[in-house]
Amino acid sequence: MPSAAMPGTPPARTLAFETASPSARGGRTVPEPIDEHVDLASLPKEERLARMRHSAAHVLAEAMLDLMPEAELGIGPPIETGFYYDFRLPRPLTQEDLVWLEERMRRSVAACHPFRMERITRQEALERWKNQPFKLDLLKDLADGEITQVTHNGFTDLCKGGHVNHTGEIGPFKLTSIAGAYWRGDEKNPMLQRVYGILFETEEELAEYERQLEEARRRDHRRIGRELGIFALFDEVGPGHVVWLPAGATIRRELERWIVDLEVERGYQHVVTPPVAKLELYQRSGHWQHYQDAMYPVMERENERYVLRPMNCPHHILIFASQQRSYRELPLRIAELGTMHRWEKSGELTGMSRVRIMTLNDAHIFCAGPEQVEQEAEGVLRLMEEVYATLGLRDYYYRLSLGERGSPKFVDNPAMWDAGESLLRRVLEKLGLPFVEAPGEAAFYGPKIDVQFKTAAGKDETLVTIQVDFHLPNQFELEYIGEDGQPHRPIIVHRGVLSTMERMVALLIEQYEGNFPLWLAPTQAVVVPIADRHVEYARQVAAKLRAARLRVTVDERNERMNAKIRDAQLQKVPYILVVGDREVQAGTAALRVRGGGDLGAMPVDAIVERLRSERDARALVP
RNA sequence: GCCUUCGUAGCUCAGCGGUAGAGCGGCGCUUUCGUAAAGCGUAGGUCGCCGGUUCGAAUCCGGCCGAAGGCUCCA
Repeated sequence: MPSAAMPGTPPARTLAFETASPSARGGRTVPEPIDEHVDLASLPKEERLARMRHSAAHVLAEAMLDLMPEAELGIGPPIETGFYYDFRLPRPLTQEDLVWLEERMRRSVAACHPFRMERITRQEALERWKNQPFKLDLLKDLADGEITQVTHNGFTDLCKGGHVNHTGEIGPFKLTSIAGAYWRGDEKNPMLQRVYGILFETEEELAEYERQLEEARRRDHRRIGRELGIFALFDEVGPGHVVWLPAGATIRRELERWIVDLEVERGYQHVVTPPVAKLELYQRSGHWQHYQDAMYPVMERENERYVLRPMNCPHHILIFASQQRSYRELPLRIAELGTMHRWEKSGELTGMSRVRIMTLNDAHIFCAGPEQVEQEAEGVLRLMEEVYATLGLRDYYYRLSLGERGSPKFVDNPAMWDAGESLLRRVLEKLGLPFVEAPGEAAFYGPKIDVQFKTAAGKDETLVTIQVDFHLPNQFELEYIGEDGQPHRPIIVHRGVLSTMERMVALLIEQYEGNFPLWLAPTQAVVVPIADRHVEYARQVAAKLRAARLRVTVDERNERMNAKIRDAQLQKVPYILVVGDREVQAGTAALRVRGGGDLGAMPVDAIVERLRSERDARALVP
């Protein structure tokens, strides 16, 4: 963060400055004080919050040294909702420690200790931080002359600045959790203990954020998925191996039928290929060399080695290569609901959204050249926009993931990268889709467009990608015959739209909070007979709905009508049809909408019509 | 995979050295009801698994399995 210090201007006198009294320390050079006074009110809110959060991290470290003087300090930056500080400690932190630390922080905040910043020489810094190995590690990256430290209430931290004037300006906060984190985010480094805190400008905003967290817990697909019978995970089946229950299988089937129809309309050719292949296939594609760690172990029988496929591309490439291709056939769009297996590390699995066996709405488009790639990328983006609009998804954004020239992580072919990146950028701009650029996030073989969305828990996840691939066509020496009668190498566009069925359904559960629109709802209507004598009529009503291919059940349990209605509401069934004496008499049903109320009696045929048109329109309500 | 926490009935959870409990749910009976929970009765648990300490372990210790929150990773 840039310092607010302006050398030469008369400092706006602050408490911090007046109390600053750098000691001469026996004739050695005196650290040079820096006036970092800021007028908080004049700053953009974002920066004001960042300063508060970062300052709170300092106070946390101060408190920690009070609790454990031997604590080794890592870093303590502001983050999206608060701050954290990493420590290496002689023992694991407990919940009680958190309470103590928070109380100790509040005392420091109440005392309005000024923050004082000063510049020190490398020599001074090495001496000052000789017992703090992580600070020494940080010093390695700092040039002499840019080393600064910040002190408040007798606690000094190596720090580049960005504070409030005194601890009293720190907003309301809470310490929330303890977590492990590798030093500098590298798993080869030691694991530190990270204390997280949340901090906002006002008590109201803090309370609002906590309310949002509560809300997120309510939307959690793992909870709703169990309550609505959508999926289950069994220890015996294995972690990350999703079992789709009837309700979930219904949702998935609807999504699959829909997307396959959309794709076929757009010239995709759907195929079905086996989820197992010989190891050699993946050696040739390069996956074995690059992604072995993420693959299930090899199976061996009769001197042949097989793997569960982590990706579908090689299979589709074989289909392309299985006959001589003419430029007239391109772009050739091969699509599949392809099941893939990836050995995600055990700690990375989450419910249905991060799993080990998944089915991707996958396709590989074999293109004749950059112009076709551009056209196809545009077609994919248009399809995405249509699909996400139908599903009511709004909270996503596009990310253009770029390579890094000269980095060993990426294929060395600058011309290819330039071409690929600029064409993807051009397509996004042409369609007027806002996007962010992310250097270094590309696939090793080419740039890509990622569709990013936020989970209920607030984490960013990649839904799908559009990738430009110049690499696999080389590995497999793909060719088509051009207009000139000569062989040419195609370019492959890898793309998904619905993502994996697992991740998409997890996302939709959270998006709808389990209230699936009619066309996706596992049970679309429940008929509730008021008394036993209405059961026969209820069955007739259900039969009429079923004849229109609506998914309907009759609640014949020996329960009161109120209980049946309540249970159907809790199961988030879109429509409830109540039938009693009056309805039997009139040939009607009393219709009740999920989340709404009693719409009154109407002819059964009218209800069938209403539901049918709502379903066929894929309406988002109810 | 790493750090921390957690694992008791189908679900939510209490019990935390003396031999297992509640609510909801299930099942049975009664009730036949007009828009979000009828009443009564009853069954159900090797307290995640394996080992150790102890006269005695759901409870303490160790290992393993699984889950959660982070970190790392995410083709």
